[in-house]
Amino acid sequence: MHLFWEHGYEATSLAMLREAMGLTPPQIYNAFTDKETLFRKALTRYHQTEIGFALDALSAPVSTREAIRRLLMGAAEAYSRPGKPGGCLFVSGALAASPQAQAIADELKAYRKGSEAAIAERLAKGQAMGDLPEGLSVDGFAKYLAGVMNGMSIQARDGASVEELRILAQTALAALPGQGQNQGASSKE
Amino acid sequence: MHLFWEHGYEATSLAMLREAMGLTPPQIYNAFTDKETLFRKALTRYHQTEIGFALDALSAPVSTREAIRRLLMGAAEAYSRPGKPGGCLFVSGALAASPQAQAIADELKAYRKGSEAAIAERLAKGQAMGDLPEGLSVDGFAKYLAGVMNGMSIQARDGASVEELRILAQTALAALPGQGQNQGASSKE
DNA sequence: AATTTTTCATAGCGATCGATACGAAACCTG
DNA sequence: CAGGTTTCGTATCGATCGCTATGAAAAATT
Repeated sequence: MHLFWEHGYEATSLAMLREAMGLTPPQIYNAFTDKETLFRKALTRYHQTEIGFALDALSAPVSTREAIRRLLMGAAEAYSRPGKPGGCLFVSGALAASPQAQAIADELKAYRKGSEAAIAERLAKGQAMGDLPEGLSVDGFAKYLAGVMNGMSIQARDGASVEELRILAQTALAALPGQGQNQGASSKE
Repeated sequence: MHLFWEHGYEATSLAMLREAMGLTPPQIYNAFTDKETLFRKALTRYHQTEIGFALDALSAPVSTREAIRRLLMGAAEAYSRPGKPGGCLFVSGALAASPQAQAIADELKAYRKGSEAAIAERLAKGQAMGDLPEGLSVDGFAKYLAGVMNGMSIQARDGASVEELRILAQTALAALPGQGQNQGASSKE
């Protein structure tokens, strides 16, 4: 999982996986069928072990604003964990791919779209509860938040620290409707 | 350039380049030395022809807020041009790479860092002119804006339309300090 | 026009890709 | 302990990678 996370699907060779797992090629293929299946297993494992913060944040019994804050702050941490590759596997795994790996790229795209849909769902709930203005476009704002998280993933990959990502998240939160004054990116935090 | 933009550096094979350019292998190597040099030529061409909006926006004699607005709106257009691959080559070109292509990944990272630095420079100028509060962290806000643009690049790659990207940009602008009320993501736009 | 020089496309180089055939070692059964 | 079966590591498969040597066609010079 770490190798796919770091180098992406195609750039991770079986030789690297073999060495990392300490397995012989037939053992790998007996256990995982082929490289594509192994990658999909890594995806589900990543989803379960590394980004639980997202589901936690979106399902917590807190205000919509607090839920979004937890979502972005969780991303800041998850994307810059020490000892882990920077960013999000769903972004780094196969943003660009050869025609042969189009299926993998599409699957990762589906994961990203799923995240955005989950955000939109939470926003719609918040709007129904009166946390958000009625005039707000839930889908548009979800696309903004998903975009910010994707951007954080790239910033993390470029070496941004958890503090820098937190400031970025805090800045992004200032775009939330109903904010009287900007709170993010202050040098006094 | 389009091939590298679409598939990334490593996933673009010489066979694809050969067919697209209508050249034989020796012609390619006579003209561009090797694949890496060809990619770097594509990078500089991309920089000159596709993302002039950024330099235009940052150097225009307008308010800081207007400059940032032009920057994000320019990105919305540039990342979703019809007939062009979605997103930004500097992001898609080699976000994840094999160890052999680390030099390419580092070069793209340098381009991204350069963009962020250019934004920070413009923000610092704006702060000196009184456009931005003194307490604002220029670097932190630049990281936010660069992150939003990177996120827009991924959203574009996932099929976001220019309108959706404009709404995203408008939403991101609401995080600008000194904004009384949120203007973005309204369903009435 | 004959000959030399240059240009250039084909064919193939070594290396590596993902994936597997095959022989040896280990293990259970008689 | 012998025989039969399973397990498993090595060695290698065909395909493709980036790249280049070589022979034929074209151009330039006598």
